[in-house]
Amino acid sequence: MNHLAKDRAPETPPMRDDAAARFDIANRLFLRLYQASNLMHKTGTRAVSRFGATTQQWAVLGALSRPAVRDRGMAVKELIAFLMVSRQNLTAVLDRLEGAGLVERVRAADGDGRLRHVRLTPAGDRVWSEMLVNIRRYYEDALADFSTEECVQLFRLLDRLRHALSRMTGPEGE
Amino acid sequence: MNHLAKDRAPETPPMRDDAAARFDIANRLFLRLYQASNLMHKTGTRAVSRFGATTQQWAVLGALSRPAVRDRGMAVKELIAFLMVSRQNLTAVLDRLEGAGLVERVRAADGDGRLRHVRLTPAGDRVWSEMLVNIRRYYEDALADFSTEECVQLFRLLDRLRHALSRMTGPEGE
DNA sequence: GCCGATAAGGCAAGATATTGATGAATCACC
DNA sequence: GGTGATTCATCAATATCTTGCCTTATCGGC
Repeated sequence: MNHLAKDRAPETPPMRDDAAARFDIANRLFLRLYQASNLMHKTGTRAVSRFGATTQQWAVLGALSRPAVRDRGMAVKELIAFLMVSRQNLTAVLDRLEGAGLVERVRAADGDGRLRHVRLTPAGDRVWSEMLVNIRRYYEDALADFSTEECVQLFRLLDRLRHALSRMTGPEGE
Repeated sequence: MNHLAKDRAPETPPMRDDAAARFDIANRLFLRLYQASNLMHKTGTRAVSRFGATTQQWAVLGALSRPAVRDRGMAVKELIAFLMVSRQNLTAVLDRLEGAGLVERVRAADGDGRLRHVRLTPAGDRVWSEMLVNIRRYYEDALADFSTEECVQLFRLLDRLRHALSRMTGPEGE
C-alpha cells in the first residue's frame, strides 16, 4: 500500500493510485462492517440471552415498541421495509415470537382485510421493558469510547450506506 | 422523549436528557448497522453469485488473497481471528470452498504440525481474479456518494466499534 | 515418557438469512 | 361480477451463524 505522493500533489493526483487507494479503503471498510455485524449479533444475543431472545427478535420487539406503533402494531410489509429482511425470514422470526407469546398477529381494524398487524402482547411489552435494562447497558458498554457527536457521525454514515445499498437491490427496494 | 427533571441548574446540561439522547442515537445506530449488514450480504452475494459464491466465501478468499499470506496461507485460527466468526462456522465455509476446489488445507511447512494452513489453489486464485472485477464495481456502486475522506471516516468508526465489541466477547477475544 | 494445553475436526441443535414457487384471501378497477 | 394486483402465508433448498460437547493429533514442559 504505497500512497506516498499523496500530500504533495499540486497538479492532478495520479488516477491509478487514487483508484487503488479507494479500493483498498473500501475493502477494509466492508471487512469492518462484516466483522462488526458478526460481533453485534454475537454480543447482542448474549446480552438478551436470558430472555431466550436473539438480536433479530430484539430488533422486531424494538420496532413494535416504538410509541408511534405501539398500539396499532405494524403490518408485515412495514416490518420488512423497516428491518430490511426477507418476508420468509421475518415470518419465521414472527412465528417464534408468537409462539413465545410476545407478539400477536391481528387483522387490521381499519379498511384493508389483507393486512395483518403485528403487535406486542402485554407479555411482550413486559419482557421488552426488562430487556431494555440489558439493552441500555449493552449500548453503554459498546459505545463507551464514543462521544455523542461520534455516535451521530457513525449513524449518519451508516444511514447513507444503507441507502446506497438499498438502491442496489432494485429501485423498488426503497 | 419528554424532558422530566428540568428543575436543575441551568449551567449543567440535564443528565437525564443526555442519557436519553444517547440511548436514542445508539438505538438508531445499531439498527442501521443491522440493516446495512443485511443489505451488504444480500447485494454482495448477488454481485458474486455467478461464481456460486457468497459474501462469506468472498471474505475468506479475500483474506487468503492478500499478498502477505498468498503463498503461505493462513492457519484456521488466524482466519477465525481475522474474520471474527466461530470455528464451527468457518469449517463449513472452508468445506464448501475446498469442495469447489478454490482452497486447500495443507500442513504447515514450518514447525507446528497441529496447524493446517488454508491456501488458495491455482483455481481459487483464478476465480478470485475474475470475482475482483465484480467486487470493484460493487464497491464503486456502493460508495459512489462517498468521498474518500468519508470512507476513511466510516472505516475508522467501524474499526473502533469492532474493537469495542470484540472486547465484550471476553478479554481473549482480541 | 507422561500430561496439560493447543489446533483442528466431527456432531448436534437451533436461529437467521436468501431465493424460488405456490396458494389463498382481499382489494381496486372496469 | 370478473380480473389483475396486493398482502400474507407455506414449502423447499441452501448457506450462514451461534453454542456446546466430544475426539484426535500435536506441542511444550516436567
